[in-house]
Amino acid sequence: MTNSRIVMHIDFDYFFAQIEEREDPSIKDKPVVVCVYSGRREDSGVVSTANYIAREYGVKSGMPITLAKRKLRDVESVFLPVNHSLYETVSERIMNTVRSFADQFEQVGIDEAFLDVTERLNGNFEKSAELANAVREAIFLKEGISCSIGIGPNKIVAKIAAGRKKPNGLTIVRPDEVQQFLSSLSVRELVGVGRKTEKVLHSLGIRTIGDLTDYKIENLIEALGSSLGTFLHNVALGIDESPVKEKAGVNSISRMVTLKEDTRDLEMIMNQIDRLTVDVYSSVTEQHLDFRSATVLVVLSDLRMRSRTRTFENPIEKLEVVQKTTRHLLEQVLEVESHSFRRVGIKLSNFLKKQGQKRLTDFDS
DNA sequence: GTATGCTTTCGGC
DNA sequence: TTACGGCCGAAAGCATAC
Repeated sequence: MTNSRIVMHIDFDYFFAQIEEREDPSIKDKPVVVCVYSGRREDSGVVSTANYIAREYGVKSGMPITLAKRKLRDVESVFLPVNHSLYETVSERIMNTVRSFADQFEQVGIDEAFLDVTERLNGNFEKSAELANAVREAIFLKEGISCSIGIGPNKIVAKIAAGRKKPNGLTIVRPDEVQQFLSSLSVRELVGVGRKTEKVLHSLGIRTIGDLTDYKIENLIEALGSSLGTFLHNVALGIDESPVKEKAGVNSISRMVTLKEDTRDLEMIMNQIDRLTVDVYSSVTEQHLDFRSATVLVVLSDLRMRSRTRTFENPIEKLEVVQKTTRHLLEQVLEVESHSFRRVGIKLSNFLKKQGQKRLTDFDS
């Protein structure tokens, strides 16, 4: 018995493609590639997910559909368009099953979740494998979907563990194994370490999480600031106190489309922007959210991305105000950018916090 | 100088 | 040889407040 938490991370295997296999089992022994078709021309678009047979041929998420077809040209394979509403429905049902196994539950995206199971295991790590297998069995019996599970004393370790053995894997990292487990991993594996932070760490001779343990916390803070420096120092020691907690709600809602062809024609683009604005505005309104910010997103002909945001002091209420704002933001992007536009999108964000939440501006100087 | 929040870009799925 | 979505939160960079 220890006083350590027991945290589980669940990751549904090749989720979209696995659901398609379940819908039509006759495709299971072939490569299955789930695609987002942009509609621009036949086969333009990218791969969303592929099953493991397709992955053996080098097919990966984010790859152009045409390239995936080339890799699979010699083998009978199945290309399907994404059916997002189906995946949402299945995800919701699985999440409800998973939630019933947790003291605390936190969904991450459509196919991942954290469970704090400390209490129901009385803090006994040795019983965690049994519980993990019970969860996997419940999901498989109810929904026919396999998943991979990682277990550790905190979220960071559980998440990394879940990625070690896939598909249908289980990886348990006991408290006394944490530092050994983390030490050889790249610092890049950690949430909080992006490209720039990785570069700073490399300049200090730090490449792995193990390398971090040789560094004094003061030096990490000096190089990276107190927040990130303290975080990394703790992680290297296997410490992560972030709780498993249901998220309050989304931070933003956005819609994006690929234009029929690259263009800088204001009216042509405005047409799409207006449609997207109505669409995203109704979605936000249906969810009874108040928002203060509107953003225009643009992908240029060379696939670089640009955006412009306007934030109001008070919630935006009228659709006409959003439309006027997004039109203006679009004109701004057109002005500063000479390339033509390939895709455009709208994002609404800065949702108002519900009453009773701690105020962010409580100074005591 | 450091903390905080906003804007823009990056990157995972 | 090229090829190329849609959504989200995280990361990075900057401005401002203390």
